[in-house]
Amino acid sequence: MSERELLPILGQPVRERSDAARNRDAVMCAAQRLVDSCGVEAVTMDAVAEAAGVGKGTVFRRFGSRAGLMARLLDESEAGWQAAVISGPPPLGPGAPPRERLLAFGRSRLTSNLERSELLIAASGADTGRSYAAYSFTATHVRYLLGEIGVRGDIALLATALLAPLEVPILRQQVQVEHMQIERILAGWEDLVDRVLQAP
Amino acid sequence: MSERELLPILGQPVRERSDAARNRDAVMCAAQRLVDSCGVEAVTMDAVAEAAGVGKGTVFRRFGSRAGLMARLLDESEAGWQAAVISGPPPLGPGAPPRERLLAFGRSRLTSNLERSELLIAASGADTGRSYAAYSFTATHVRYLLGEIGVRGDIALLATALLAPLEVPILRQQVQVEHMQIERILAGWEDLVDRVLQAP
DNA sequence: GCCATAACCGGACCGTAGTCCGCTTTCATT
DNA sequence: AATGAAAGCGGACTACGGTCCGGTTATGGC
Repeated sequence: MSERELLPILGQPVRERSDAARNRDAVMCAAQRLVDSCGVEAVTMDAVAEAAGVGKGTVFRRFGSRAGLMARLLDESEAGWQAAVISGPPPLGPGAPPRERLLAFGRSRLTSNLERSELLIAASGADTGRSYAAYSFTATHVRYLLGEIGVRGDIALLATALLAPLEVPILRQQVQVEHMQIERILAGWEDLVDRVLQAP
Repeated sequence: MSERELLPILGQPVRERSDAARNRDAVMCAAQRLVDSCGVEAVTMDAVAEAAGVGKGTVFRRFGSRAGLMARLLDESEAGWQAAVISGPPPLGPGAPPRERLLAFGRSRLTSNLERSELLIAASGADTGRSYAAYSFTATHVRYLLGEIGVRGDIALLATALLAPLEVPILRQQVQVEHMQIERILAGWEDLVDRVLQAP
């Protein structure tokens, strides 16, 4: 929550003003508190502003939109997950064979997407590019693993084919409407990986 | 637009009142006209109500929400597409071998999803179950084709794996952000089908 | 320490989705 | 045709996301 926002202007980074930083932290903390206590859906921007002790305009200036604010909250937990992928223990982190890492990735992504599904939905449509950054990381990682495994074909599209069934709307459909068990969905995804990996 | 809504109550269908039917048609026609002339995003519920010559409350009573109204508009074109799948000429319709039908299905679904992406996005979240009906049809059809082909495995999950990359948010990401060509996406999907079909 | 300036703040304001309730219309029954 | 009541109607009302602009404050240069 204490990250400094740097705006590169003609190569000269400009430090965020101190009052702006203070307000940003206050807003993020207040938003997190409200989300924890009331649930994502029930949190209004007016409530966040009041809880943070700032004006509504300040919240919108810093985060652009409700989706943008939620995306920022998401980043907090996303960062930890990304760290686990980049430098955590195997099989999710480096050290295990790429196929094992891919399977661990799917398992982890599926459960974490389901856990944070409300926040992910609320954050979708954030045009600030933050939300896209999170997706971009997973796509890059899966492409890298597919490359390491030596899969033939259009790597970018195969990565999308593996990531698409892990998207929140699809998981919610399976779990809440079709009442599928998580274990079954996971087994299906691993089966999909097997089919994608075996070259013709 | 002249469909009669039947509410089965204890087995006794109740006919929709004539003024309700008239207003429903007026609202659907007005909404379609506004969408055609202004684009989906610019259409407000107030504008629809005024163009239809009814009160706002009437629109919300009949369609539940903006998403519900858009889902109904979608149903109009969806019906034609479903008819083509069920009884149209091969390879999309019956008569061709199931693998050919599946490939034709993907091609058709991909292009139609992209064409109607604005309406699909506006209709998503319609809890009226109408939107789910459209998804359910495609899932059932793909499961049927996979069964005909004789694929081994969890048919329901394999169908989801094939349908997920055709969802609008993913296609938009590929086309608008990553600037992929439609032809490339389509080729990737057909490659995915090949990998899924070949049993180990 | 003082000043100029650019960034920031805040709350009044707007547009739109969705709700509510008293009034009206339809229609089955007689 | 008269009637009772259920279904429908409509527009005023609320809640929330998002914008705007006059006033305020931090900051870097002197």
